[in-house]
Amino acid sequence: MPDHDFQSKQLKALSNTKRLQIMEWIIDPLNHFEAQLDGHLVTDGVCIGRIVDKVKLSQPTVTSHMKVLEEAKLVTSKKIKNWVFYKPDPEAIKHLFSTLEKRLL
Amino acid sequence: MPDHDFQSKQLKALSNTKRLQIMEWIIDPLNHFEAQLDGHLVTDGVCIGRIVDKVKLSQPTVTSHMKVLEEAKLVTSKKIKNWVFYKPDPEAIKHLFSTLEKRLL
DNA sequence: CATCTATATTTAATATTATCTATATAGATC
DNA sequence: GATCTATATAGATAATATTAAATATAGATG
Repeated sequence: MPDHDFQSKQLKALSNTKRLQIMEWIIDPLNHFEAQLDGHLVTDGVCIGRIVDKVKLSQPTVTSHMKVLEEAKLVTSKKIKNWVFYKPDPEAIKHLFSTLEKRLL
Repeated sequence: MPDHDFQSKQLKALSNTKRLQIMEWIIDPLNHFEAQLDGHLVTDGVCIGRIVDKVKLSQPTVTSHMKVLEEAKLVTSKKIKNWVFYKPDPEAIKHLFSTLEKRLL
């Protein structure tokens, strides 16, 4: 995919209020989620079940939102036992912003 | 409209490849358009007709895209004689980026 | 191995977006 | 004032996005 199209895809991923909200939460997870028994909030990421509880959307809807964010490479996921944890990719986010600033400022 | 919703709206406006492309062009109009007889490219903005020619979409489609950008306050428009000129709002763009960086970095 | 729990997939309904064609309108110009 | 030009609006359609209910799957646990 051409770079410009991928940037649009990343912007589209961030342009939904629910997804932007989720990104904000998982970027600063200690201030938005209780500590987890399995999986460390910062090093492993936030369990999707906790996101479902917090964002108040059905589990399939959240799964689909997280897939959009993952396909935009803004988050990565890992599975531990039965759980799936999502963690932001700060480098990808920085790269997106710096590229956009070059294009638009 | 809550701030967060407005930021989503602005991101949505930028998340379409055609609109992002148009933004890039009108931000640096001297390098993307011929000088205009009426309306100065930089001080007045770019005539929507020139955008239609360049982006290769129908005139109503471009009108609708420009309206999306204008409602997101990323551009302003002015009418001179029969023509409508669109100019980016650099402060709004900077403000969007700096706010997003605060939320996501 | 039956069951429980967490997540994914399928299906379907609804809403929104992107696009064009056709038509209207508003200002110029002849 | 008839006509030409630039832009806007209306209407139609196809594609995409958002969401939930129902179901499936994979891995844990008793």
